[in-house]
Parts: sequence; structure tokens; C-alpha cells
Amino acid sequence: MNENKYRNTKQREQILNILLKDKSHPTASDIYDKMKVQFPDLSLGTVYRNLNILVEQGKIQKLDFGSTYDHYDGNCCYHSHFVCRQCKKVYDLGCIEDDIEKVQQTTNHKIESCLKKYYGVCENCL
Amino acid sequence: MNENKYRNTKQREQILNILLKDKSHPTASDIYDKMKVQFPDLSLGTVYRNLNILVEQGKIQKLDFGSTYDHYDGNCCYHSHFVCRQCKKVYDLGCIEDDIEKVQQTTNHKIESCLKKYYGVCENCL
DNA sequence: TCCCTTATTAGTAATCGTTACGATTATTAT
DNA sequence: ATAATAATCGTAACGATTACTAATAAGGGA
Ligand SMILES: [Mn+2]
Ligand SMILES: [Mn+2]
Ligand SMILES: [Zn+2]
Ligand SMILES: [Zn+2]
Repeated sequence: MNENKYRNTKQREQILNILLKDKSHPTASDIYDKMKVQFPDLSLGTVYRNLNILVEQGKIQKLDFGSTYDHYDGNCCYHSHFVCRQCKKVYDLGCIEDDIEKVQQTTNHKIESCLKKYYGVCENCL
Repeated sequence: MNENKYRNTKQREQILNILLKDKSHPTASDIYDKMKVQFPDLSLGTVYRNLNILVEQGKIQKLDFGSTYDHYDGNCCYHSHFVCRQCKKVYDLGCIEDDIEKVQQTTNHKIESCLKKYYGVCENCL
């Protein structure tokens, strides 16, 4: 009896491995480029499909920063992110501090602003 | 002498008025629908173009929540937002508190999670 | 007021990140 | 090994947003 509706494929395994090692929060296209050497016939759609499956499995998380591409993160623990408005790179902020001044003291990046978004169920839907 | 490179149009004025009154954080499409009565020949492209201009002028702000559409907010003061995972509505959170427990005490929505994104210039770009 | 410059518009095509489809291939249970 | 059916690749489609173009209109100056 198969508890898991998913099968194991080299492609999906490699995508997960890349995300577990790579801390740069790569996009689907970044991952596709990295895998092209090992999988010359890889389809970009395969990368997207497997990223969605891995998110559904709770093994990775998707990050959106309002930019054109979505970014993916192999670290599913709760942590904040820092985005450079110049080079657009996405960095981890180890600090869980809430005061922006205190967060600034824990990193060499120059923090200019912070956006907080809360998610849940609204009173109308409850 | 005209200091402003922009001219005044009924369309842009109406878009701004809607955003100043409407606290529901409407999408471009929402605004388009509301204006169709008064401007039957309105083009959706006109809405998008003027929203970008108003953002550039600092009169409104664009909000992205990883969903399909961007949302727009006539309130440019710093404030947090709450998104219902069920109905996808976007609400204001008046509270500036950082502790999620304290924020929960100020609203009737059921808060499940919070995402913080910091923006600035990274140490490599400095 | 009229004229002129040009920002703005409506309509439509294009862009582009992502998803869906369909025939073939690969995984896995029996 | 066989059968059932995920997964793959290649390609088409999707959808929110942007770009293009000819016509329109705002608004400054004569
Ligand atoms: Mn991260
Ligand atoms: Mn708001
Ligand atoms: Zn940078
Ligand atoms: Zn709701």
C-alpha cells in the first residue's frame, strides 16, 4: 500500500537538494539553469511543477517579493528576509527581533523599511 | 510655468478619489469596474498607467500579497495588513505592535502567521 | 479666445512568468 | 515481468500587466 501519492524522481530530488544547500533563495529559472548540466533535456515546466509539489509537501517555501519572479527557500523555519533594492538579492535575517533598530544591529545590510503582513481568517469568515 | 509634468484628468482624479475613500484595498480591475459607470469608454490600461503614476507621486501605495492581483492603498502612512486565507480580503491593522499575541488582542480576525520583509541596501552594494 | 505643444486616452497587441495539455517515459506495487 | 499511473518533455495556453498607436484633450502663451 502506497501512503504517498508521489513517486520519487531524480529531478524532484535534485531540486530539493539544491534548495537545501543553496541559501540564495533562487528562482525557478535559477534552479532550471543549475540543473541543465545534469539534466540536459530538463523542462522548465518540470521545475515549476515540482516546486509546487515540494511546497505542498511542506519541504520548501515560496517567497514573493512583489518582483517579477517568485523565490524559493529550503528553510521552512520561521525567519525574516531582507531584500536589497539595488541588486534585488534576498538574504536571511537570523534575528527574530521586532524593533527595526535592534535588527539593524545584527546585520551589515542597511535596513530602510519593513513590511509586515499577517495571515489568518477574518472575522467575517469565522 | 508648469512645475508638474503631469496634467489633470478626470480619470486619474477619480482613481485617486476612489482609493482615498475605499479602504478595501481594491485591485486595478476593481477600480476599473467601479469607474465603468461614470466612464463607459474607460480602458483598463488607463487604470494601470494612472495607478503607476500615483504611486510614483507618492499619493498611493501598491501592495502585493503573492496573489494574482496587486492591491492598491490610498493610505500611505506606515501600517500593517491582514489577509484572510479564505476570502482573500485585505484589512488594515491599526496596531503597530510587534508581538503577534498583542496584535491578536487588538482585532477580531484570527491571526495565524506573520511575514516580515525588510528592504534596504545590502552590504555588497554599500 | 484661438493656437500649439504634448500629455493622456481608448483600443489593441505584446510581454512574460507560470500553468495546462498530450504523447511518451519511468516508477512502483503486485 | 506486467499493469497502473505518476512524471517527464515539449509546446500551447493563460492572465496580469505593459507597450504601442492614432486620436483626443489639457493648459500655457499670444
Ligand atoms: Mn530564507
Ligand atoms: Mn492599508
Ligand atoms: Zn545589493
Ligand atoms: Zn475572510
